[in-house]
Amino acid sequence: MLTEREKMILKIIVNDYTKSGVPVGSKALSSQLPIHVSSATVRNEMAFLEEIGLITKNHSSSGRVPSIEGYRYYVDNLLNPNPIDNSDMMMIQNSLSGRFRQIDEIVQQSADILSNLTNYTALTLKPEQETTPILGSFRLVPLGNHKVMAILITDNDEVVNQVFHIDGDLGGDKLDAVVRMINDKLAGKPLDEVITKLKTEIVPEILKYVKNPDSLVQTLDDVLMQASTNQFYIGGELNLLSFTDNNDISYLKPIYSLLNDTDDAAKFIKSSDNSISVQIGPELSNDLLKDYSIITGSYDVGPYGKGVIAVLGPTRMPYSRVIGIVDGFRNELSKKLRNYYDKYNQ
Amino acid sequence: MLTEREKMILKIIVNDYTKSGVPVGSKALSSQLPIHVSSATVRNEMAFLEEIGLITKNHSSSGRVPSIEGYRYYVDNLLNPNPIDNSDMMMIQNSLSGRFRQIDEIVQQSADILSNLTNYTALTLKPEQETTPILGSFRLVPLGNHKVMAILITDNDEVVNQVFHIDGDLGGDKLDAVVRMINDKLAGKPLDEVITKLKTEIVPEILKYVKNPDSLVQTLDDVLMQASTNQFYIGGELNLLSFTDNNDISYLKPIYSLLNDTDDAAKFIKSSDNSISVQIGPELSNDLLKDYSIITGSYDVGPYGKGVIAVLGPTRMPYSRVIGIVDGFRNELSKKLRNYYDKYNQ
DNA sequence: GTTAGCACTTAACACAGATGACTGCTAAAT
DNA sequence: ATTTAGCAGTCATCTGTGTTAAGTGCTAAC
Repeated sequence: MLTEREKMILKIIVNDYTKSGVPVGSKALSSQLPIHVSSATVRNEMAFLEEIGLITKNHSSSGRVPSIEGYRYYVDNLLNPNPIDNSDMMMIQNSLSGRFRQIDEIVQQSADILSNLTNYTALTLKPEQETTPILGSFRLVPLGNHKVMAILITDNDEVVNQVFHIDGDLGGDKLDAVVRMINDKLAGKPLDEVITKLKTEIVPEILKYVKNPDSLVQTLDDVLMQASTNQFYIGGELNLLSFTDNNDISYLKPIYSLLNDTDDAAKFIKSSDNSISVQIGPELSNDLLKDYSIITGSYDVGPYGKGVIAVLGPTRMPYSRVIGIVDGFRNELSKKLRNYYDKYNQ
Repeated sequence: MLTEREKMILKIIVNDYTKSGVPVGSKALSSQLPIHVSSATVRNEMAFLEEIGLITKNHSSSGRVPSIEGYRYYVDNLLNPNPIDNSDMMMIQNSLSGRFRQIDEIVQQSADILSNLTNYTALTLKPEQETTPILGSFRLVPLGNHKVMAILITDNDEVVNQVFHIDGDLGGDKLDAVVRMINDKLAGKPLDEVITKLKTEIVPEILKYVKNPDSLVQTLDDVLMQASTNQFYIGGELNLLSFTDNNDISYLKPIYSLLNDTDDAAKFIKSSDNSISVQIGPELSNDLLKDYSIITGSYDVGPYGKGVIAVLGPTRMPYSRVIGIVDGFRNELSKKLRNYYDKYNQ
């Protein structure tokens, strides 16, 4: 347990360092303390904080820098989140007030706004129910010229479609029969179950109607996969440049591909509980991200599930400011999406 | 008109400089010349080449560097394109041999391959006919729960779709009536004409069937716009980093947004004639690109139109190598796409 | 027309102090 | 038992200087 004065000192070190990026020394620190103590006293305290591992220094005569443990302590105990700026809030509301054609557009746009506000990289994940989505229905729409569009609708109102080509002539009535068969067998079932049943139960049935079902089956599989993997979006990828010390492309490329891999990236931002969570450097269990922190916040769209927004920045980021922004944003986004769903889905 | 020796010297300067990035001096140059002359002679020739503006130097005692005019002369008169590497060709054929769901995927993948081969940034444009595409037909598919999908099919087999929401209850028969009306009036007409007629002729008609047609009309407009703007793809955006001297983010950001603006970027790569064209630095009529060159090559898919592939690199890029790659690639891509169309559209 | 030779220019590099912002420690003051 | 002043020591950063190497232009001889 730290004394009040030690806490104050740690807090100032983190605040200063995240703002300026310059290691903070005893003299500058003592002048910022609300109580009057000499720099020598501060030095003694700093020696103690270093001993218990909350701060370190780069070389023997440099100022102090928070360690990972120091950031953690700060985030858990010392930080009071700045409420979001009024102008930032205006900007959010403004950007979210346009006409959107689908949920995806809102979530994607959110990533862009969030990265603009923070000047970091932002990740956003669509709302999802806790349980796997359920197949609403399938459609097959003949488009002429051997083309058919497969459409899949889930119970949480996601629509996925894909066009495929079919050999030979396939009348609309035959397609209808296939659709009826599939819906009879699969509608109302969770998607993961549908995926497995597709191969075991459906393929043999399809063979009764269609001679060469490869492209049809492959398409069904594609849309199912698409509907059941969680879509997420990135905004401000370029900002990585500005806060990565090592401006070397060979260092950045793997990070970019990490971010662009749906499964990998979702892992980092999914584990968020109900509100805001902060993961710092090595806590992220990926060596590439050891100098980065991720702040995630979940947003709640009631019966339509929960989504996640996240900011990826350097470990030395102004946590209270960013947390304030993420918190303000997730509330606003919840509101916006509830509205959106309510408007169209009752 | 340059003498043969002057041409040789200019050629070596360009070759050397594009390879090494280091200004080339008289001594190194003389040792590379096939005829034996001393460095002093080379210096005299270089002074002349500088006088007529084909080369410059960075400071009074540095080696020579090609000027924009020098590159232009080289590209027009001196360059003999390297035929594409066998291994590169293998890599292209390999990457294009997978299963693709649509043309767009192939064109997108092409941008990635091309950027990998060159280590520069690649842009690709879908094949397009010379004339504006013609509206094949419209569909409106009710998906239940107030959702309707609008589908547009053009004569060059492009399919565009979008889901929208509709207030109140709209029976399938009413939708069918709207669709029939639209197709009667507009099918077979070029898209630009369709776009203007939509507002003048169609909206009043729609009002007969639908009370609140806003979202429907807006959606029709959206899909029409989407079908008539040329889609293009970018590969290897990150590579910009590695060949931009000024590694400053404030310098790169506008270039990225330039590239991501469909209209702007398409302008640079569309003007290509039948084969390969090279645009160097200031010739690109955009100050942001004054240190870059673009090599475009068009590919031909017979009756389905022509597309463009392009490589964006630094003005000092190894033109003969890149031109060889672009040329090899466009041939391969033509073949692949002809196959693709033939297979599905007869 | 070509070449050798020479004086001159410049970027790049390395090295040596000087500077300044720190720290840790000690001994005196509170 | 804290707190403080004072001081020696450390280290990154900056500045100035000399050196090197590559390259040029010019001139006079070939």
